[in-house]
Amino acid sequence: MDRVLNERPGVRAVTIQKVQAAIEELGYVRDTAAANLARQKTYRFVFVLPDWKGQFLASLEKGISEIITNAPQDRTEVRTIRVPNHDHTELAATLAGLKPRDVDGLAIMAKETPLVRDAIADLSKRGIPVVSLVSDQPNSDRDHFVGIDNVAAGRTAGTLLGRFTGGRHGKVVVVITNKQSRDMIERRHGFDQVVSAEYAHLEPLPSVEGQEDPAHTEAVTLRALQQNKDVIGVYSVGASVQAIARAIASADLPQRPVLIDHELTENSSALLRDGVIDAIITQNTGHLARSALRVLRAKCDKTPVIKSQENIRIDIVLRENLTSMK
Amino acid sequence: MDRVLNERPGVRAVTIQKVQAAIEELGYVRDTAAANLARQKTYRFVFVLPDWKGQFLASLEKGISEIITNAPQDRTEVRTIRVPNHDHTELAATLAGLKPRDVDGLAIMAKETPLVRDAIADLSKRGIPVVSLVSDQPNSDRDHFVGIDNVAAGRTAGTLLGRFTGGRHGKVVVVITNKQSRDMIERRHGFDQVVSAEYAHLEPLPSVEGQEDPAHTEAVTLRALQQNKDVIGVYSVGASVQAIARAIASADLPQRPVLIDHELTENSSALLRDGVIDAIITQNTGHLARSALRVLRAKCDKTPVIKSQENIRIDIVLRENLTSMK
DNA sequence: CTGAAAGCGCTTACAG
DNA sequence: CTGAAAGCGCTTACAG
Repeated sequence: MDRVLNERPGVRAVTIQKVQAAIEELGYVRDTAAANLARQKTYRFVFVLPDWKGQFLASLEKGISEIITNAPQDRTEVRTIRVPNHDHTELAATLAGLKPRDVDGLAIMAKETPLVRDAIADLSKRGIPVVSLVSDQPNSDRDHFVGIDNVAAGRTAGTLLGRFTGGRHGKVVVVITNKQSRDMIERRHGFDQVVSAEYAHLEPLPSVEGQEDPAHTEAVTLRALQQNKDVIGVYSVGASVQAIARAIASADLPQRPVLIDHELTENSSALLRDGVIDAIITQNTGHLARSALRVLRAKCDKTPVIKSQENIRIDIVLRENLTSMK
Repeated sequence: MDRVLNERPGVRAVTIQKVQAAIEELGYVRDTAAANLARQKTYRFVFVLPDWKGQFLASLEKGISEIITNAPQDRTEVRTIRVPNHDHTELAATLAGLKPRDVDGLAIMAKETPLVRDAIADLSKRGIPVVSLVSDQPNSDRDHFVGIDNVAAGRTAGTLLGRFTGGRHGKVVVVITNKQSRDMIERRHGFDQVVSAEYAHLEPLPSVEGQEDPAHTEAVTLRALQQNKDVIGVYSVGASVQAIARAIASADLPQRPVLIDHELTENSSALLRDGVIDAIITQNTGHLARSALRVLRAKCDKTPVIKSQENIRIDIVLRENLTSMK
């Protein structure tokens, strides 16, 4: 029976028929807890993340490790590797070093480049399931994407900025991390869609890049703020919002701009509480981690993933519902 | 060893000491999956909900049953009882009929009345864990509340309405289900707090009651709309938003009022998509159901509840992030 | 009061 | 190719 359930080779068609008929008739549902108990196998997953120091990644990493320590019965081990994000040869080398005998699955968050795409294809060929995390790799052989629809997230930001500026005309400074990250591109795109269609009073400026460097982020933001007299809004797509807040403070604008940010962290929630940030659009890092783990396990077990369960929500946080976000 | 772990009577202090020392030393973590497997016991929980026909309750009920069918290994059975909410003698009778030998735990959503409070005290005395659901019973003996901070939810509504009306002056019609439900009272309170402190351009009117009756809701809303010339916002605290939308449509106002609603349902999401509702503040019914079940199980097992895990978020839904909410 | 056996629903070698 | 035994980490009667 086990051989049929787990689709193992060496079973005659007749037997399969018989067993499956019985399964059907009895309404059998496999008890996965018991299965895991008996099967002594442990899943070994690897998470490859960029090496920036931001709190978002720290929180994601914490989310992963908490799940593991809280459920040791799940028999899954996770290794997190932080790889420089600007140099993809190192990333590619890391991925190439992952052997099927040591690794049962990979979750990766990285810019979308040919080198990474090829490395993922290779992994896939070696039979290792791969999920992209936070920022998708849609043109690769990844098995699944764990993260939000970033176009919709950008549209949400646009709507909030449009409504919070209440019809006043003015420019919007847009600060991104870098121009190759899929999540950044998609958010900016969604933002522009909604602003041009519905909030004609807003004039978004070309994105400035923070490059994961707070000092640099502050400098380019300040410059953008000073070069444009009538800025009424700032959209922080994914850069250090503390740096942006500093730039806004030192720009000494006639009126505080509406500031919309992504990713709820300790820093951003403090700024939200203080009224510097008006709204934060975020995704729950605990959900991201859990979903990645669940999907990876499903791929290993060749079990279907339940789409609705793996849907990550786009959360909107204002000062008023901040504490409910935990 | 089992007798020590489960704090059963009839174990000598010396033995307890020895076993606990060993546990400490080995860093033992109990495998609950294996424990559940061995212990053939099933948990029998009862959910008592109001008998209105709204989609929110339907979704909550569906959430409960889905969890049960999706995880038969968890060995928990749930019976949902819908009880008329206006007559609390029937409710009290239902609760009085719950015997410890048939029921391992109760989740209840009801108005806060002395009759209910006493019935909960009684249950508690009989050793049945009780959690209040959605609307709290803070002055009762309930073991836990599963739901959002409704004051904060009301504050969120107030902020959204304040910002979306963008400084224009006008009145706000507030429609509630009834004046005894704790959740309604708290939301209205939070709403008033924030509006009076931060959005002086808004003038909220006294609440009108919909009484869980769409026709009546439509009538009272329409009357409020017509008696006040300069309504620029409507706050739907918990009544049928379809009825409210109909009232707005037939009131033929010079300008569409900003409409803020609670609870994401099929009806309300359709109205959000169509631009009739501007924002919905909601709580995930799946989370509510899961949390109630987890807490009840924890109470049965005399296991601590992990506070952060049981925190229910106040979700804000705009047209732009609607699809991500599933 | 305590030890040791049987069994929960599964999987994994191991005979046949 | 298939059946039956042993064992995963626990709990529950049942002897002692």
